[in-house]
Amino acid sequence: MAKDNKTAYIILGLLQHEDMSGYDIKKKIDIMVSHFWETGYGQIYPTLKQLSDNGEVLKEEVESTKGPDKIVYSITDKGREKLTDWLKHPAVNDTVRYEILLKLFFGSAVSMEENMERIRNFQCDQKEKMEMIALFKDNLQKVLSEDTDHLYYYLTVLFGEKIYRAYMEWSKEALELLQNKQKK
Amino acid sequence: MAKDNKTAYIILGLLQHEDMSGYDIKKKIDIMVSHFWETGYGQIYPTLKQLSDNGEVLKEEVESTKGPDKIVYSITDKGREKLTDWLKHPAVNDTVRYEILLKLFFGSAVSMEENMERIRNFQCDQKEKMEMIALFKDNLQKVLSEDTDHLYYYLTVLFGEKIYRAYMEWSKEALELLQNKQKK
DNA sequence: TAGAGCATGTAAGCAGTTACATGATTCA
DNA sequence: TGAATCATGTAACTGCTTACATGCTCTA
Repeated sequence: MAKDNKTAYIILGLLQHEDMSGYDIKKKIDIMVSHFWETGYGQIYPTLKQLSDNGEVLKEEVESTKGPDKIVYSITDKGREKLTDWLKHPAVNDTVRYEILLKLFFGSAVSMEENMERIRNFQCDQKEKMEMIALFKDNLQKVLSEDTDHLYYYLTVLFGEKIYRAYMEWSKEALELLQNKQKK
Repeated sequence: MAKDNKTAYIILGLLQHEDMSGYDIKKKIDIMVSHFWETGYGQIYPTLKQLSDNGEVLKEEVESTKGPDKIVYSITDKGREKLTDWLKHPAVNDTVRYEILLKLFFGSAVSMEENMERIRNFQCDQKEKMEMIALFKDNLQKVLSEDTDHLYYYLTVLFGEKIYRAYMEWSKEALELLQNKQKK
């Protein structure tokens, strides 16, 4: 199977819930899915055009009394079909890429202190993200029973939580290992 | 900063250890770094050419008594400088992308059974990888004191181990959550 | 009135994937 | 003798990132 634009499915999935503009879609992604899939305007707008050309979404210009005019997109039956087709097939290609591990792997070429600093930075960055997701989880738990969607959102949040916890454990142990080595 | 080809750094890092052919490099990557960074010939050979053109590696054709001839590459001082330059700078861009979470996020569009099947597949795939990394860890522990490099390799393996464990925990809990929901 | 946020895009370029192509050699 | 493995590549494509461009509106 050829490569397929995941952003297209994200957009279709979000539009199935409610009509939105490209700008709104970006915000939704940042809040809800950026923990496991990030994307920007440079990907969103061209994809919207493509989906529109294929008749998978409908575009409608909406005059706004508040703020600039918007272009609001809605999903079509063809779009819905495309989305469920994709969902019917098993997921592939979960390639994870950690630049930090790449740098650490070749860590012996620089000082141990530099490697420890790298891990501390990682620890700090991830801790922030972990706190963000914890907030998101709290909000989600309050509305968990309202909608089936929420259950699935919750599963992805749970995943994030586990991963961040693993990051924290690893950072701690890795730093300890290096510290012990340093003393010798 | 513009995008930079990570494969180039992987190649330089591996060549710093020993001279190798493109084919050997691929094998090394598959065994040692593929847990956090995968790549293929289509990326390796063009990158080798590029590194060679820049004088960051030297190429030498070597006649072989066993098997076909090889082209063996070695790192130059310029290459070493490029590698350490990269290592001196903090890591950025650790974008993780899980297609499975994307599909799960929009899971309400298909049946619960399909979502559970997806999670079970994930669980199975990751378990295999987990077992692979456990073997790698055992081998590494035996030679841990021999070389500073091994310590850093070990840290990346430790990372993998933590992550896989998190995957397993999540799979289990996610399936339980869906099962409970199903009963109702 | 100035800056933050709303809103929609385009252009350039590289990274990375997939499929294809070729031929030698080893070994069961 | 035929399959698996060794070994080196190329071509086409596209997803994604980064930077740039524009202009409106709200509010402190």
